[in-house]
Amino acid sequence: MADKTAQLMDLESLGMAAECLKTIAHPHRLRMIQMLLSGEYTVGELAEACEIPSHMASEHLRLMKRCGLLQAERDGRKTYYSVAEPHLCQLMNCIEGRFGGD
Amino acid sequence: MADKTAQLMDLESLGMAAECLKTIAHPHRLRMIQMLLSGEYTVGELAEACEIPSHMASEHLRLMKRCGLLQAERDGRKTYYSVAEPHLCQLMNCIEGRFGGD
DNA sequence: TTGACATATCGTTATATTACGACATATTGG
DNA sequence: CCAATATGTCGTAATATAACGATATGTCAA
Repeated sequence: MADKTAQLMDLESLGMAAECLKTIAHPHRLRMIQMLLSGEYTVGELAEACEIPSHMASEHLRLMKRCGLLQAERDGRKTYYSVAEPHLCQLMNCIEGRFGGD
Repeated sequence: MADKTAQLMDLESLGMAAECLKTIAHPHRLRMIQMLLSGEYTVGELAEACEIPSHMASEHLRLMKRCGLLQAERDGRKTYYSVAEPHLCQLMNCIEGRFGGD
């Protein structure tokens, strides 16, 4: 028993899921998530890995934090971001399975 | 051996993944995918389930077909859509796991 | 306190996406 | 052929998103 959400989800839940997916659906943000799944990083480190200015990384991170995907912890002048949503790991596995070995 | 894409994906692959995720990230399209994971449906059936006019469903389906997620087969005046990308099942499981039981 | 550093926010412009009506195409039955 | 049905395409207006420079905030070290 305990059939796992076999029926169609309601459109409201799908709307929230869509918003979350839309937030993830950006190459720099995907790279940040992929890095953060292996540990904490600062805004500057994530920015460098994405080859973008850190103030833009900051904005990407803010969006992902806003929808509960990431969390931030400040230490001095640096802010460490980490994964807050455990499903991100499984989701990233899907993406790597589909696009990782092309 | 065979370490499963442990390293960071290149930005180009992440760009393709992002495009694909962006296509999925829409409540009506998520509902269509959820339905199609259990079998074929016509444009009209999918439109009715999403409560949208069928010419709009047609457009959503076109976008998902264009990036390889769905395939179409015409039978008379009807067009049956079905899932072409097997990873969609796993991806939908992630989404249902996160947003299905809220 | 000052200056350098790290991060965050604001304002603007360029671009993309969405919804929707109107129209076009294709198929079937009479 | 004609009308009805099912799907597909086009033009456009409203809205959302992205990138970026400028600027602001917060922190540390001297």
